[in-house]
Amino acid sequence: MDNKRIADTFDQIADLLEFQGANPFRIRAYRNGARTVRDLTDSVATIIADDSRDLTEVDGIGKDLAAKCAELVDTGSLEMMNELLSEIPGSVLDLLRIPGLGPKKAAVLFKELGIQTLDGLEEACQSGEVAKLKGFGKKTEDTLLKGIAFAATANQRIYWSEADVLVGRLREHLEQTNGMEQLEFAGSYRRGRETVGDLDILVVANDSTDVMDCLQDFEEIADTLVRGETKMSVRLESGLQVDLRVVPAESFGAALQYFTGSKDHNVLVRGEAKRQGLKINEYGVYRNEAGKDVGISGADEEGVYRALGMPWFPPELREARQEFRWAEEDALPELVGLDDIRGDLHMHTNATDGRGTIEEMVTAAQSRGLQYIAITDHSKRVSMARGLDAERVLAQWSEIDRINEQLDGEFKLLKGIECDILEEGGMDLPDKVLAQADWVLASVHYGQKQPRDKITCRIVGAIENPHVSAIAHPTGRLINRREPYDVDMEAVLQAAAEHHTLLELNANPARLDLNDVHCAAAKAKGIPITINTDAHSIEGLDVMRCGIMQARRGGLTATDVANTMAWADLRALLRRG
DNA sequence: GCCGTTTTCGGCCCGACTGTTTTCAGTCG
Repeated sequence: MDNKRIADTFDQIADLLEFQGANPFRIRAYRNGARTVRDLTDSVATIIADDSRDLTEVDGIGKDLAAKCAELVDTGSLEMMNELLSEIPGSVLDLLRIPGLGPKKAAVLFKELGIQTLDGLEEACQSGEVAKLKGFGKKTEDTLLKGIAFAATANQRIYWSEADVLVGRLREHLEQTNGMEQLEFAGSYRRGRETVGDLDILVVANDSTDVMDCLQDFEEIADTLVRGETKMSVRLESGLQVDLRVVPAESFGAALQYFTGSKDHNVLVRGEAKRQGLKINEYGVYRNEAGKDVGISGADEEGVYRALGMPWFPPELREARQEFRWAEEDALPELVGLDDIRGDLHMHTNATDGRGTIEEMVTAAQSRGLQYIAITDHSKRVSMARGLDAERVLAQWSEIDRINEQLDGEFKLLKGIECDILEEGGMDLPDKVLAQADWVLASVHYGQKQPRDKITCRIVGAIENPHVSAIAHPTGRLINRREPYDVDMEAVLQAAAEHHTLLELNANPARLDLNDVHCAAAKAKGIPITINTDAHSIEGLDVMRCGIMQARRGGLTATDVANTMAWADLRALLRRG
């Protein structure tokens, strides 16, 4: 039972309790517990097995949740969950995916009409049964019918990189508005989450009507969900929701802080404000003087945090993980930036499944300000990509030697390989070949579904191989498409730390592998991370910024990232092992 | 259900918008 499954279980319990109308703070405790467990760098099972440690020392996990964790680890299930499911069929939770239908109304539908599924609800709406219920009306019925169609189609979060393209288009469109003074995109996009569920736009403008009309004119709008004085929500044809808020200039910073989130971060910020006798909302920070709220901050975000005695937090850190503790200790990390990156150590050419030649990749890398790159085509096991056997890779390396001679010495082209870790363990190329490389990535492409012990053993085996520089995309997940391998990451991290093998943060927006939590765990163990693009074309080099974002979310500084170093220093680091 | 420099009870963030209401509950972020 890994942390993710424990967290998912707590989230489901929260959903079911919400449906039952339980104490909202009890529900929040389960949601907090879920998030805490999901973000934990150590596995719950490990902490439980360690007599010197106690789960209740983790913030947000009390006696009760600790016992439930233990039950889940021991038995694989939870008595409480079974009881809840005997009262409420799990399928009713589908109803909560309908926009505008929350737990209260869903519970009425279940209790009064016995509705358990989206199909059942659709029938009841069409027959007019729903509009007869107290608190429901014709309009609600119409809203539900529209929402059912929406909930039935996959309501997927989009990759951050896709959101980024959309943000560019929306920004360009909205900047045409007359009297637009300030425009910013907040929410999970600003926090650099790997996926984005909706977009939050914040605007200061002379006339909110003009801005809203302008958004209404955006060509990809499918539907306007809400439009009031200061707030508007639309749905794009892609299904993505876009929320717009128009705020006065003196509140812009407070609104930016508020709508950037995360929700959990803000709950803690508000709690702290309250402790200091202050009030904070999206309009500003207020002190109560003689019964009246007096604004003391709001125009800029830094000032809002300063008013509470806090430093400005980089948005990527606002997840209610460790940022407040760091702030207290005056130890907020100075996060790595794109400008810190000097090399890119994972890319493919047209020798295998890439599109560019070696020379084209070199030119593209130079124009992006890089000082070195490694060519890391696939090894022969990846036959679909025409992976290189020993003979071809040695020929490629000779070619690289030749190209290096023509380069001015300012730029270094490295002889690399992305060598497969074979299904039965061991590397796809002999050690005597790997020994001639400057840089060896090891990665799994086949046998991804192997049981935990076996796949962990394969990866740890590669880590122990002295010729292997780093493990590429260590968990193999593809966001929204493929689960990670069932690999024991603690064992991988432990082995990497012991053998001085680096771990990759693959910057491809569909991978972002390692994820933020794993990055933090690697940092805690002193394992250097290498952020690589895995480019299959010259344009592919541009995803580096996605990797940087993920690294920042993991709290990594430039010194935690190996390819911020000059190649000579990085090579020395590799030989340390 | 969690938490505690006001510590074992009593809090726990707060405002906009909508629909079905005649003054507010539900939902959302």
